[in-house]
Amino acid sequence: MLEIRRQQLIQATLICVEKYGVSDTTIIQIAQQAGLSSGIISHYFGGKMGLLYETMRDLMRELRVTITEKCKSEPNLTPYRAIEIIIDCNFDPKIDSARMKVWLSFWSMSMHQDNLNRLQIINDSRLHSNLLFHFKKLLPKQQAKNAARGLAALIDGLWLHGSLRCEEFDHYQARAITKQFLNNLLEEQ
Amino acid sequence: MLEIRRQQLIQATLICVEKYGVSDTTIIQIAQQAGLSSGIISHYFGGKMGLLYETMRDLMRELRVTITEKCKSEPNLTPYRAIEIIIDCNFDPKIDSARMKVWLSFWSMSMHQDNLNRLQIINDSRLHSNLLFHFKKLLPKQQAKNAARGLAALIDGLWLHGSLRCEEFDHYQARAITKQFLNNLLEEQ
Amino acid sequence: MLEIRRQQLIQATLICVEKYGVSDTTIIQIAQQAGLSSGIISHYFGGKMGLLYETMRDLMRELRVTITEKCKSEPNLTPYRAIEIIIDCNFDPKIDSARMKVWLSFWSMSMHQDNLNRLQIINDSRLHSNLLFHFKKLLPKQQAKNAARGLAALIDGLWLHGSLRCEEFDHYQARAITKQFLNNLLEEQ
Amino acid sequence: MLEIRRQQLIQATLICVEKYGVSDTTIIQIAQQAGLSSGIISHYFGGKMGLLYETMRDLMRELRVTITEKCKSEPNLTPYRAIEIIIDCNFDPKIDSARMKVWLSFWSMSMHQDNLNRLQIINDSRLHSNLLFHFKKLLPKQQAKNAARGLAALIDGLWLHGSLRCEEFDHYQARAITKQFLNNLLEEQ
DNA sequence: AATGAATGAGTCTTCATTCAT
DNA sequence: AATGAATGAAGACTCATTCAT
Repeated sequence: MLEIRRQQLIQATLICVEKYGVSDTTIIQIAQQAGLSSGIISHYFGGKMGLLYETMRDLMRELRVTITEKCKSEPNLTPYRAIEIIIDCNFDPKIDSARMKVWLSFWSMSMHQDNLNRLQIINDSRLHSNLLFHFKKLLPKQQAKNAARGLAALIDGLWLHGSLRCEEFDHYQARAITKQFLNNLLEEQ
Repeated sequence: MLEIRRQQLIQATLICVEKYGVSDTTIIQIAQQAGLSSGIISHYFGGKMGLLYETMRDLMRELRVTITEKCKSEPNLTPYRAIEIIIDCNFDPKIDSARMKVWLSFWSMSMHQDNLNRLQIINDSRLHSNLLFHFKKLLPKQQAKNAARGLAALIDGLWLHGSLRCEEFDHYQARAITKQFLNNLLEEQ
Repeated sequence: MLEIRRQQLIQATLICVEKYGVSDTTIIQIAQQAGLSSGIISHYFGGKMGLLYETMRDLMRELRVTITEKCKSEPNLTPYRAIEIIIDCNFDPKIDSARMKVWLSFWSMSMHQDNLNRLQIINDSRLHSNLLFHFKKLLPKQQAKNAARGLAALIDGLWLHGSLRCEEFDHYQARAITKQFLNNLLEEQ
Repeated sequence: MLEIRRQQLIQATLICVEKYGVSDTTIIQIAQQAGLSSGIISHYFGGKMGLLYETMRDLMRELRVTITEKCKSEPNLTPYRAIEIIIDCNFDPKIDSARMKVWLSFWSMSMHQDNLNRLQIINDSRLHSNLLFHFKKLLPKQQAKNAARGLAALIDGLWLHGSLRCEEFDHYQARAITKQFLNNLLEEQ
């Protein structure tokens, strides 16, 4: 039961946060969206913050798992291909701008909520060290550092801008821009 | 009096939003920070949202003015130099990460607040068309478009990541990464 | 539960409005009077105005039902008797001056509150057309109109004056005055 | 100066109370309407309540003076004619329904404001004893009492109903109804 | 004599949390 | 395991009053 309810409520949270923003979402809205009662949230998550925390964790895990599995599925993985997979997964067409709106809502919240901040930093570090690991095989150390920092920033920056504009997010333009950034970095050599 | 109070309250808002985040900032906190009473906010700004709106506008104007003045001060302004100025001003050491935290708080809020959203889009468009204008003189149209989109994203993405990490933001690394991105784009040719 | 709470809160509203007047009554006073918390009012009535609206509706319904039932209980109802019942019910000794104070408070408020105004007009029209219906059987049309208008005014005017004076309202004098008015109108013929 | 300002502010109060109702009228609105500053009200009237009190007094005096002067202007004043004058002045076409709205606003307020209540009662008593004085010359004591009570109620009741309906108040119908009431009372004999 | 900037107490409203069932 | 009624603390906003000029 626990796992079913957890998933129901996390899904409902994603929908509500996308619609109303994280601080204008009430637990009653979430409960209604999930077709459950409001009391259930405290029961399973100890409170609103607990639910938000778990939702954010879920969001992060989802992307991480997608990347990990894609990497595992390719037997002869070059560093270049690994980075390419990270880019492709970040701009996977199944990630809609709704999802990104939620992400940014949490991002903003995590600036002032210690527990979310920790989560964010762990996730960010993991992505960063992952990128750095691959770049180090392709570039000198200092250049690799900048490359990792820049690529991560470019990806999130594109989403940031995309989630603001009302138009549909252009996943392919985003991929093109990011890969060009990547290629240029490597061709410098 | 009006202008003095406006500035006092906007400054206080910046400080509070940086400390507590935009939705955890109360008008009483802002008033106390400004050394004034809470009623004054409705008196001068018509309400909390009015103050937030004007604060965001102020933040945007500040950057815009800095860029414009710097450009005007250079007589023989090449397209390349113009873009460089935009980068330098965006990563001006006098912009601290506090300022950027505020920016992101507003960014997040503007996803669900129509008036802030309009403001954000106007500002975003202005920067984008400015960049595009310069890039078009240096690159073919499609490449110029991607370049403008990418550069704007990279700048904000670097701030996004910087405002999350607790460490001091490294303005010079940010400039270096962004300028390398710029140079690589132009050297492609 | 809903119906119990509704009645509790409407009763409490009547008591508070009688004591303090409609615009000096706070929802905290009402809640305390009802032995409940203030939040409950928004929960059941959507806000203070919703509660006032329903209270006024209740007040009107009460009188209307009393009249209707009394009329139904009399098999051979002449027009004269019907009018007499309306008078008697309006000055029923169980209507105390407290009740009338509330009525007037709402009356005054309804001059500037559209929703209350609509309610008032509907109620007023209903009484007026009811009276007119009966008078038309007893008098020529123009006289019937004046009679209906006059009788309704006399009834409310007597309450108006009664609710201001501190002394106990004299229901029997009011009835006497009104019935004399009625009889005189009919004897003119 | 005092008298000029007093009149300015009382006039402004009448206009605002008619527009917004007595409890939704702010002193700033009144001051603006009078083209003066808000501080002036405390200066001349000691506060909002002081201004409301004086405005109500003014309203009452106005009617009283009109009646008194009209009576004085007629040399051979019969009791019947005196009562007729009271009716005519109460339904003088120069009294618009706006004026009556204000009257009722004050009436309602005076149910819970002791100083206004005293004022109201004094005024009411004065009218009542005036009517009674004349009726006693035309009717036996008990009938005279009822007549005075009834006539006063009918007048205010007609205004009460008139101020609620949106249509223009029909002064002539009101006079007709009231005079018929009067004549019927006297013809009973 | 007159202003109007500033105050802050008082109100309504919202909403996460609790808890009896 | 689940509900949802009820709470009450906290926030935004209003506005009569004050007071320095």
